[in-house]
Amino acid sequence: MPNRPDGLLEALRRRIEGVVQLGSDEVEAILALPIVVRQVRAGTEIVREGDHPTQACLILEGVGFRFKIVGDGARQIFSYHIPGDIPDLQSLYLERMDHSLAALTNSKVAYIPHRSLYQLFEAHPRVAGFFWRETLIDGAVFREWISNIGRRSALSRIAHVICELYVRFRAIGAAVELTIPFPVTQTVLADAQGMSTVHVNRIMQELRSAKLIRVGRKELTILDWPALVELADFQDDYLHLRPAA
Amino acid sequence: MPNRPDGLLEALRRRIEGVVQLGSDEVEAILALPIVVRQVRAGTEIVREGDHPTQACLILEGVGFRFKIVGDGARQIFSYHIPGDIPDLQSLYLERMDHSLAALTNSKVAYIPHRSLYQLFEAHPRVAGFFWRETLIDGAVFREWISNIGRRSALSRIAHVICELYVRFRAIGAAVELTIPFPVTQTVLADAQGMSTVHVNRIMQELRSAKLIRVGRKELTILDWPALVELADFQDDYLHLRPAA
DNA sequence: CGCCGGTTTGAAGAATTTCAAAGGGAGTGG
DNA sequence: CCACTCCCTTTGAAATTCTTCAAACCGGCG
Repeated sequence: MPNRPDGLLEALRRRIEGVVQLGSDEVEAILALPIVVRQVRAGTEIVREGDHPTQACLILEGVGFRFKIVGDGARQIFSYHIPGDIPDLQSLYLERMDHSLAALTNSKVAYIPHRSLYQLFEAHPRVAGFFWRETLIDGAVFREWISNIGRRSALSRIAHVICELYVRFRAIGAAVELTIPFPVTQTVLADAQGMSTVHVNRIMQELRSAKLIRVGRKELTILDWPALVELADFQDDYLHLRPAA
Repeated sequence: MPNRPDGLLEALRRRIEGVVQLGSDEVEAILALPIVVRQVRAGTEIVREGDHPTQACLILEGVGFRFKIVGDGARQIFSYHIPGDIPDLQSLYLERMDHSLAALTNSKVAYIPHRSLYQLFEAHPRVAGFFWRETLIDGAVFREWISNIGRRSALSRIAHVICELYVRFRAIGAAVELTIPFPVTQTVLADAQGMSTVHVNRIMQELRSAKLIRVGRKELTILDWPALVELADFQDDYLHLRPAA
């Protein structure tokens, strides 16, 4: 078991507590997982489409995203990942990566061997339930993104992803009042929302001039949460954040 | 255990064999799950957004789909479900339904109590792995749909969903040569692909006049598979159909 | 100072939606 | 067996949204 400074897995602990009620022995067992920590630089691919990972990747610091390049070279981003997320958990039971994971910012990630996870599940079946649930929430977010891209206006769509990021950052204690980290360029936003960069730019201007948000250097402040939620048609139920019985 | 005619769970057996290698005792344990079979009529909602299901729903016959109604009343369809699918497995660990499940055609579904599944998982941990994997594939399909709606042309998109349906029907033995059941109206297709019915209509005409498909009464024949795949930018890896080690 | 990644702008063009109405086919009731 | 109805498909045309292209701008950093 590697030498580990206190608080390294703080984000994961928070995530666990926000999502499911486990016994403290179970929580401790999770936090005692053997990990290898690595720094990854912004833009680096952490796991690539076609890989057969033997470990899962927990984000400790920074922001990551998952994506795929389609036939004509266009990129589609599926999700953003913040500290406490394990973006490639699906590799536990899907051998081959059907998409890639990359770091959006300089990040710190912890690698957890699949084998350790399997063993943990055997020793603590309810812990398997926690991780399973994490993958199900992942799927729920994908569904919401499908709704977003498929059926909401560009304006709602952008507002929606901002609401989502705010609620998720808040849940891990990374929101300061109504300000969250926002290391997302307009091109990245475009590839996530299925639109062109130019159009994203115009929508962002609209959101700002409507005094709904203020965008700073790598951060974003929500100026009118109720109005933004209304515009976004945002309901946070799909994030399944309440603790489960 | 209810009285059960032979072959009722044939679709599920096929699905199991197509997806993962389990021991025959494990397969038998799955097929011995207590179920209640019900007929549901086309258009009926089987599970509704907001429900807290206590059982999972396995499709025995017919086609189902999952969807959600967004703020302005528009419907977004996330997935189609064919025999052997368990569309609401996520309810095992996500208490509240964040979307709905409905029958597209008259269907026969089997209800499996969550409790029986939990017990099965305890007795046969690898079986839990099978079901977990099913939910992960569900997620993989969502990702592909995000790519589809976000980054592919309307023509590719429609071609893509046809390819997907063909491969999935074939995997459960429900394709006859290159003909598959196709109970999908253009409105349903539109709500799944995030476009208008009118546009779907024009795209379908295009696919037909390019001699890629022929659409019959509730069925569809692929006339030129390689060309359709090419046009769709379709790769079936995201369906994860090969048996896992 | 000059480069660089990211943002912004304008304008033309393409894709897609919307609206409104007609057409078609299969099942149902008379 | 016909007429009718319902649901689905098809059509035309105008309006809108969004993309594309091309270039300017901007702020921080080496």
